[in-house]
Amino acid sequence: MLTESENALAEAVLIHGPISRSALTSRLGLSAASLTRLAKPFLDTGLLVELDDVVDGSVGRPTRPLDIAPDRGFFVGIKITGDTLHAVLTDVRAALVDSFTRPLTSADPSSVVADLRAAIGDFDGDIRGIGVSLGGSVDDGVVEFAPFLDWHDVPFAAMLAEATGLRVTVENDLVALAEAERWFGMGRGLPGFSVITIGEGIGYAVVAHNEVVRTREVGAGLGGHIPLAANGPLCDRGHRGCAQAMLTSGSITAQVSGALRRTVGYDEFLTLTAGGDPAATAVADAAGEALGRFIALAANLTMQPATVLAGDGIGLFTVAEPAIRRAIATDRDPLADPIELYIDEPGFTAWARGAAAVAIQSAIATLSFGR
Amino acid sequence: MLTESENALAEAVLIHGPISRSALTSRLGLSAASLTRLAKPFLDTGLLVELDDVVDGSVGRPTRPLDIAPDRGFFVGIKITGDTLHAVLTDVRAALVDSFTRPLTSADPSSVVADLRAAIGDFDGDIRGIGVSLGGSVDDGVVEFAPFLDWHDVPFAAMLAEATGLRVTVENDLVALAEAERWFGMGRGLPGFSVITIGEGIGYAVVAHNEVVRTREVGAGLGGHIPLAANGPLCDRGHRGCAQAMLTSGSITAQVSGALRRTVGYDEFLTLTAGGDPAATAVADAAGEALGRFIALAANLTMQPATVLAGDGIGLFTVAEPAIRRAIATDRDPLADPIELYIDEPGFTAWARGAAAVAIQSAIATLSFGR
DNA sequence: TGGATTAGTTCTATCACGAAAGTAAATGCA
DNA sequence: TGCATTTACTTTCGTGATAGAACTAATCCA
Repeated sequence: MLTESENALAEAVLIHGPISRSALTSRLGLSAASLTRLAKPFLDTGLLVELDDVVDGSVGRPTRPLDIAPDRGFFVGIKITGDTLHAVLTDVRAALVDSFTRPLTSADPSSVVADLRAAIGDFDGDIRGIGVSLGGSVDDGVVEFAPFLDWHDVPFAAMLAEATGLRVTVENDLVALAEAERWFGMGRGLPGFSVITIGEGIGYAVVAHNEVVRTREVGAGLGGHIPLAANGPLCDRGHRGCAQAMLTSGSITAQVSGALRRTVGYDEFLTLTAGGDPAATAVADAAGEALGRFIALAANLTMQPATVLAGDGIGLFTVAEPAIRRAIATDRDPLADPIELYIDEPGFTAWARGAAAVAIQSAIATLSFGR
Repeated sequence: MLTESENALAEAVLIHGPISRSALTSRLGLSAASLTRLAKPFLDTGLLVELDDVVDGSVGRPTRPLDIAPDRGFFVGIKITGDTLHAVLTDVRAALVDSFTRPLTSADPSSVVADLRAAIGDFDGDIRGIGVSLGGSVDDGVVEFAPFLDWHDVPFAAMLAEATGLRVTVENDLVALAEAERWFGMGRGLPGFSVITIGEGIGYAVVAHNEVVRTREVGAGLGGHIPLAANGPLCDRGHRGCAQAMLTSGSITAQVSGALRRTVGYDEFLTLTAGGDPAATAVADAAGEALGRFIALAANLTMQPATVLAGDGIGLFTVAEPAIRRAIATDRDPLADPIELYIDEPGFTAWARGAAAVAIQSAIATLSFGR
């Protein structure tokens, strides 16, 4: 295990590297002498490397930045839904190397272990750790409850670790996504922000004081039923105009399909809206307004002006940005800091990268120098 | 200055005392040996005292609890509004000893300093520090902007410290209130909660990871215009059914006065509602529904199930509790943890105690043992 | 070419911490 | 009653993290 300062150093270099020792003194609140001392064992074991001197034209000795060694193996991140696994292979900074999606044989835990083991075996490279994320509540590697898989108290991390012989970290999908944004994504360097995902479902997470808020609520999938539009459609629980009803891809395609009297998928909805189809545009504008209101509410109530949007459905942002911005402007106090909006990539990779990110965090925290 | 551990010990005893060394080991994550060492200088200087042994009937040596010495002086907390000062004298745990309210001569900073100096002089006792809270943004004792006083970049802490010769802490009123709830109030021991105040205005603050969220937003008075009712009245900025329009005492009394065609004050509104007056009850129910929605939104979006209500207007809670609870039930996911609602006392003392609390925090953090 | 400036290292004193062993004061059982 | 047991706290001491001070290194600049 690392000391607190060693851990802070490894984390800072991983997130902000390449970075010089002198820049790290102010970031970590340590003396230059301590940085020399702390960096040494990392350089000896090869986890960190010194890059060439950087001469920036200013007076004084050039800096010799530290960085994470590029060849320290790979990490696997796997997001499990009810019937599918999305897997990515990443480097130590959670950058994508390889990825694929395949169906689960069944939702039975040991069957899922077998599917995941096979998936991991299909990646090439020196794998240092596995992260798994799923919708549900997770405590210390045990899946307490996962509604889409119908799991209760499944010690999944231990099961997969035994099957693969690798370090396994299991985490709630939204916590993992928020951790990935905080360390490697749009939220890097921000002390706090909120994360909103739209797609088949609605996801929500909060970071404050440089930490992801982990209450039992995260696993319960809150945020999905926040009321956003007074006249919107009903969701399956009878809420009018809630986030589920306004923003899930299923609800949006149902509205467009109903208006056009034929089945329209989400991609076609985006194409129709971009092409100016009136029915699709009306739905997109209503959804955009709801999303803008959601963003503004989250920023106002978390007091964090930064918001990260992610999920399969964020193609909506491209076709409804004016409506989104308009709703934000309406619901956001003009005296408040303007909302900083970060848009992640669509698709499943963001989710699986989240899983890889928690595996990387876990690997960093448990590093040792052979002591 | 104290070391981090010394500070944590003083804080833990202040908040949770009387508390034994052995109970502190788990709370602070330190060894018993360290607690002996850390407590010694506090006992020597008299800030902490040892109470008599507590024999609880269980096996083993009885505990010898530590507590804050009861005679370590008093603190003054003053909340300034646009034209009034509310002052309290408290003990070191922010418990009320004395209080009064008086008008400000003018909003001019030096005039306010003179008024506050006179007010402080009217308290009896050994005053160890002064806390001042006001609506606006404050940075390190400098009031950057206070709309009700029309102050810009006023170094108020330094001015009052010079005039009184005492340690002065100046803080935003909602941050101060949240700090008071966190250390001495309803939020004691909770890692996170939200604070909603209703009265002449609407206030909002958030605590997460055991810290008050301090962004520039707090000073700007957000939360006031959150949309809460689709069909409510308009606020002065044209938002229909926002928190201002639904919950401020001015808006509530205006609605009741309009319905009854005579001027009705807030206290009479409460009396009328308690007596079953239909017009007043309708307004109270609408306000209660809005407040319940506000509470549920805050809990959902901050992911903190605990909520503290405070402010002059919380008499509304007594007369509209069913409507509030109904709205919470509607907007809160049944799978989420139930919302824990804490109601503070009405009146200005909660605000002024907040100011005293930040003065106490500042005094604890800067204690020394004569080193 | 040498002074100024900034980056980083080495040496060393300090001090916070916990492990281990010891003391204190209760309960509980014979 | 007395002794074992349990829990609370203290004392002693070694370990290790830290920063200050003095140093070296590498650049810019006059």
